Amino acid sequence: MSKPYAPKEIEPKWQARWEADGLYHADIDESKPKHYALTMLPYPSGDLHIGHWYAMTPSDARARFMRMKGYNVMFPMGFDAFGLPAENAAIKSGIHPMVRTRQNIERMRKQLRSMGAMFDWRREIVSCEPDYYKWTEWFFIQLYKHGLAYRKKAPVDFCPNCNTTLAREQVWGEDRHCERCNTPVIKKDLEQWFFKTTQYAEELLRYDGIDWPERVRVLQTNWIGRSEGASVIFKTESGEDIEIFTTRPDTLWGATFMVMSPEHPLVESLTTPEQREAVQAYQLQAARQSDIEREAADKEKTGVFTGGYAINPVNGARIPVWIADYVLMTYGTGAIMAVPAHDTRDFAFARKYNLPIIPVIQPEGEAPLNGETMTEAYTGGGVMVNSGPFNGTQVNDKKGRENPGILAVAQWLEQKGIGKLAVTYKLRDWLISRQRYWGAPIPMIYCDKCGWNAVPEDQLPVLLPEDVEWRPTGESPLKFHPTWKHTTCPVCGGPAERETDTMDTFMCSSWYHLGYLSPWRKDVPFDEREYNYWMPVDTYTGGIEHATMHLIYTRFFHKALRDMGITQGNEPMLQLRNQGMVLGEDGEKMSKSRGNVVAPDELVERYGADTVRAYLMFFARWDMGAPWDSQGIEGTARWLRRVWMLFTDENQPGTASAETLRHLRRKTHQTLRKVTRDFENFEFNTIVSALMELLNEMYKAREAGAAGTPAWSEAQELYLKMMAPVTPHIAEELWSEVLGKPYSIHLQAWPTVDEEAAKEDEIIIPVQVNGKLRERVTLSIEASEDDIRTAALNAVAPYLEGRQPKKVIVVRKQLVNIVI
RNA sequence: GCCGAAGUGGCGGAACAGGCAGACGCGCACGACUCAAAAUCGUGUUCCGUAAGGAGUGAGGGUUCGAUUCCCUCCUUCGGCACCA
Repeated sequence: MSKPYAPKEIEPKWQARWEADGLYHADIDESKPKHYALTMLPYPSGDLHIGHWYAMTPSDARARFMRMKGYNVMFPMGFDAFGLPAENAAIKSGIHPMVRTRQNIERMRKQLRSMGAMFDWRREIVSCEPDYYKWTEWFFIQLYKHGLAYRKKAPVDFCPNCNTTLAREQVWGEDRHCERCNTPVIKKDLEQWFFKTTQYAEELLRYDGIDWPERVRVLQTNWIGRSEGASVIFKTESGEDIEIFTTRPDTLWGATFMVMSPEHPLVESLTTPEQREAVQAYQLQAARQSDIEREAADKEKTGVFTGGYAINPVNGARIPVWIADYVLMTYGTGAIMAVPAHDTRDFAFARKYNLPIIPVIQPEGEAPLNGETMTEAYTGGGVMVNSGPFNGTQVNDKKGRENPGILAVAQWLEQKGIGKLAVTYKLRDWLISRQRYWGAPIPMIYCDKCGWNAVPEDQLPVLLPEDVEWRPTGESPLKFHPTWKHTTCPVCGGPAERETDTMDTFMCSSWYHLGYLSPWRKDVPFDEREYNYWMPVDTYTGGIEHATMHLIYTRFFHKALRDMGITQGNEPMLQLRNQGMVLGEDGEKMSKSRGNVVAPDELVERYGADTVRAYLMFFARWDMGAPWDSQGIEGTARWLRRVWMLFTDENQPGTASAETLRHLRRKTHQTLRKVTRDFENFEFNTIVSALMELLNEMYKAREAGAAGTPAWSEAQELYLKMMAPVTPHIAEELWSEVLGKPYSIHLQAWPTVDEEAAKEDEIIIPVQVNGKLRERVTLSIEASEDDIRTAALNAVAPYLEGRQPKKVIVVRKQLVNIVI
């Protein structure tokens, strides 16, 4: 009897050995192609979740595979350690977030080590440590110096529970709630710091040279929300400019009124004394309404006439200017021309307030549109009418300059100097100020005389004070600290105050992939040589939930740094792959309150890390995820026990037939071919099932006396190499200890497929009659198409009942279909 | 409303290029070993039917000798956006 499989003994043993030997250290080696494998770093909540395992262990397996393929692989790990939960916990417990965070990190490091992943811990970064956030501040200053960071007063989303502002991306759902705590957000007018993400909107829409999932690209594209049209200058009667944006300049002649957002700065001067009261009442009402109420799409349109008029620049028409809350100050210019005949919203508004409707696009082959009798706006293409010089111009359904009508009008507007082709984006600048303590300080100083100035770089980092008092309201202790904010102006030396807001934690994660390059360098954000060797990231893995947050920010950041000469290339991450989510056994999202959380530590304790790793790769398509199945893991546990037994049993050398051995070699190399391809494609579930199949074949081959033969040894060796990335510990134990091969299996090269061995020498051809499977014929691989045809016809003769086949289709060496 | 993804046995899933649907595993059933259980091993397991046979990849239609795969219409579920001018 061999000794039983004991993962609890072998796993810690090998982990310690690998660590001691620095087996996974990634150092520059010009003789090898590099591979930078990166997986999203965790927030140190204190416990590693099964979701972390699901994200990280297949990524680790892939990184290990690449290493065996001959790449010099870097696979680093760190902690995204700033953020609200730690601060909120501090308010409750009184324990400083740094203390708690460091404890949590220590615990999570242990848990991460239990995965047996090939992390190079020398490269670890912790975003809340001054060594790291010094550079987060430094990057802020670079953005500021290049005009990409600016401060402005704006209505911003504020979470009353977290007591801080949020970026637009952090506000979710129809009720516009806080991404973290689900509290509905409110609007506040605050002076805040922003990054000019909009300056990169156009470039962010291009995904040239990167292999990212279509899904992420679509999400980002929709989020950026590009629309092409024209900007046109209308004039008020007193001669002031009202700039509008429209996607339909071809309908300019049908503009019968204008609508401004209630907050539009020109409302004041346009409003006539008679209308002032009504306008102010409406403005007040709009201001009081929450965004939720205001932005409910199905709400009936309301508005108020300002009493003022504007002149339509294309035909001189005098048209009334209204205000209405369906026009948003935050999109376009905050003012629109209203063309009720061809826009659904304008139509509803015009009907309600009895405003004229003038059709200017006539659908071809239909009765002329009549503004008085139309029941809905006509939004399709046709021929321009009532449009002065453009009468007869074709308009189609295309958008922007692809539409001949739009293009012609836009060019004409430009010639006349009253408008031009223009593009507007939904993307807004990134609001990075947070009114909280636990984040990287914004390194800015305000002086009454000199205004805002950056902290001199030689004074970085601006450290968070440690002696702080927690307020139950969540208000930032930085604001109330007796001395911290008082400093001197870097320009005039007079008394000045620090910015007390801290940065959004997405700022920390926008450059962490650079942090890993050389955390030991204290004098530069990253070592240039390391950068030149390792960057860009070759494979990035993580959850889809970051599609419009982290993944946009980090792309923006890289492009901005590129333009400052700090980084090179256009994109930070070449290949992106998203894992799905492991749900609770009840099919719901895992949560403590539901009590459906699966604890990886317990699973490791019970089954060992290799089983957990293998199961996570096997139980679902990685990109889809699935509900957890606590019984299912028994299958992978059984697999590893069977592997263990097969390798540790005393096998009597047998006398297998040549046929048995050929079959074993064939299956071995076919499996290698499949496993190699599946690793390349991130298809982890079929890697494990292919290995299970091969194991079943090996058991059969042993039964038939294959043990002790060269084919058997080859199968064993390849089997362990194929397992090694998936289940690194058992593979090492069987390789180094049981088979006695040279340590370490993780330094072995990935084997190559022996195509000759993988070849089939017999083929089984299914024979269909009228598409229905009737027989199978077995032929030599050498059989010609004629041989196959003849054999097939003979085999199904009874089904033909003497009739002549109409057609016989022979598909390569795969199938025959006989049509009668 | 708009954009996107996904619908295959009791369950997770497989099917490289339009060519044997259900690999692999879970579960279940029966059997072997055992005083018994666990572990292990063996056999079976899409549905209807005793069987021959038939049906079958969300529904309906189309292309094709042949469709889980391609095209059209629709349904359901999930995700994102949402008065975006």
